[in-house]
Amino acid sequence: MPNQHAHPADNSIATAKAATQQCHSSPQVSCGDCRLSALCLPISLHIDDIDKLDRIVQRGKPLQKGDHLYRAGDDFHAVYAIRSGTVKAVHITDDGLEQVTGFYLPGEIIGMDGIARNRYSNSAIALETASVCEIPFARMEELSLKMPSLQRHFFQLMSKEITQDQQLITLLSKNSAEERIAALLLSISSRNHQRGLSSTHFRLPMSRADIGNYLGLTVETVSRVLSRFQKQALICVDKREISINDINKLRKISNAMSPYN
Amino acid sequence: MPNQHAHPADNSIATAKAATQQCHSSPQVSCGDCRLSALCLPISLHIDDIDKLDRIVQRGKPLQKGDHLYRAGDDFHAVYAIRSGTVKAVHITDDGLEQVTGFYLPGEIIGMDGIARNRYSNSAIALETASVCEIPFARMEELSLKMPSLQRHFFQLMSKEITQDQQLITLLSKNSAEERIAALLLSISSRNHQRGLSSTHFRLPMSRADIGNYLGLTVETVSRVLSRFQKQALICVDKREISINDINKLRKISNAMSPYN
DNA sequence: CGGCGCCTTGACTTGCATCAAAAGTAGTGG
DNA sequence: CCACTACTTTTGATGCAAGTCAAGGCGCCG
Repeated sequence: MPNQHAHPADNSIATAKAATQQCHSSPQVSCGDCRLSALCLPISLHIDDIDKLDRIVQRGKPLQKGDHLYRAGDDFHAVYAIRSGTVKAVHITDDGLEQVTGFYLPGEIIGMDGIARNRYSNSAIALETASVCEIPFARMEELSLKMPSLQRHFFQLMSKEITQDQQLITLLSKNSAEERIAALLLSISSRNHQRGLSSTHFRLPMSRADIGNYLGLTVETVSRVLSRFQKQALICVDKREISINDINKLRKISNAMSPYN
Repeated sequence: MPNQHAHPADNSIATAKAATQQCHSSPQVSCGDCRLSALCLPISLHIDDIDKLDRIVQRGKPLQKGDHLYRAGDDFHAVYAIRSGTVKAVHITDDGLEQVTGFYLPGEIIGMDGIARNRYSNSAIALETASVCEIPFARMEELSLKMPSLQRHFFQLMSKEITQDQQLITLLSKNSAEERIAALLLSISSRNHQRGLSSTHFRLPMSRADIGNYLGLTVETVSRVLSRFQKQALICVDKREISINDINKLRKISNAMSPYN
């Protein structure tokens, strides 16, 4: 059993120092104009409705690497759409270990675990400079009562989170180290692709330790498997830069996780 | 890596043969009078609202052991409240293996994975004679637009499913066989307790194979661990009957999964 | 009675964790 | 710009928990 203790960079929530140099979209852009709206908004939303939604969203909260977006146990009041950068969700176990339960890329929504108990059950930590849009949940709920497509969208987002978690469960309980890592690489690849980025060349936003933690493996195993993949010429690894050379073979190895996400 | 192939008892959806002999609550009882309403309904629901909800719920669908409630890939149209008996949710992987992603006891809701893609991503299979209430989702959605507390309740149910899945993820990726099995026993114990049943003596509704599948272990390991627990006088095992003798030591072993559920 | 699931137990194997050490990278400050 | 510290990643050697293979027991039903 891995034994990776938590050493959170204990900075508190980001000050208003700008993260804009890395942020492609201006922090002022409205939901209607956001490049990512196709991912985080219901497609069917009428233009007037987008305006209404726009008015409740707090745009452009900047985070530095290691900053907490929220902490497990904090009162729940909002979910967050990632605008740029990457955020990880970690569950803290009773005995103080961290379990990474997900990585959230631009266009994805984090924080829905908090709804059940009105308090976040995970902590969310930026893996790199990031900015997020805060969506106050109470106001979102109200708005949902008037906008059926928004309500439906939220139900769908949450359901998607459930199916993703269940895929991870399957991965953890049935698959070998190689299969897990292949699946993660493919997942990142296809999520990049969805946002119009390269699906074959990208930079991993997370450390080997985070990958291992997420996949239930040790750092050493992650490193060894990546080396092995490289030796087989499936991928090229240069620190955190990854090039996928033989995506089909990688798919065959992973043997899991559906083509989308 | 375990390699448990699927041999589903391939009966189709239950015919109207009564399951009532095992079903404590009469199939005709309304939501307002149901013993389980505290578990599956929002507490704050006004009596008139319960009536409205009551009108859309299809009560008492009976299932025999091995029957499918729905199958992965079926069009999604409803979620189901378990009324009596036990149902498992299984995810079928690309290579045809089953992964059990949850066990659903009376008062719990199954089927929310289907919302995301408008099609069930899991199959639901009765582990014993069971009856369920069907909640047509489209009508539930409509009703939610008029009843804020119902909308909220559904958000909470889904969020709860998310946090539970994340606990399972943690269990699978960080815990030993003994820890996993202790956690499952405690989970069942406390869910029984919530419904007013004994928390120390109960019958496991699922086979060793299902337990192993759910927890990412082989049948042999499940059996060995249960024997070991019995030798240490933590529990008594007689086939599927379980008595918990030392719940505190069991908690110390499990080292995970919060006291509730 | 005989056959079929389900469960248990034992002997052996193996994939990944653990332990250890060193090389590579990044950040800080003199 | 280099020296110093601290972290991340890689690689190797070794051990163990859980998987695999195999055999036998128990309960159930036709």
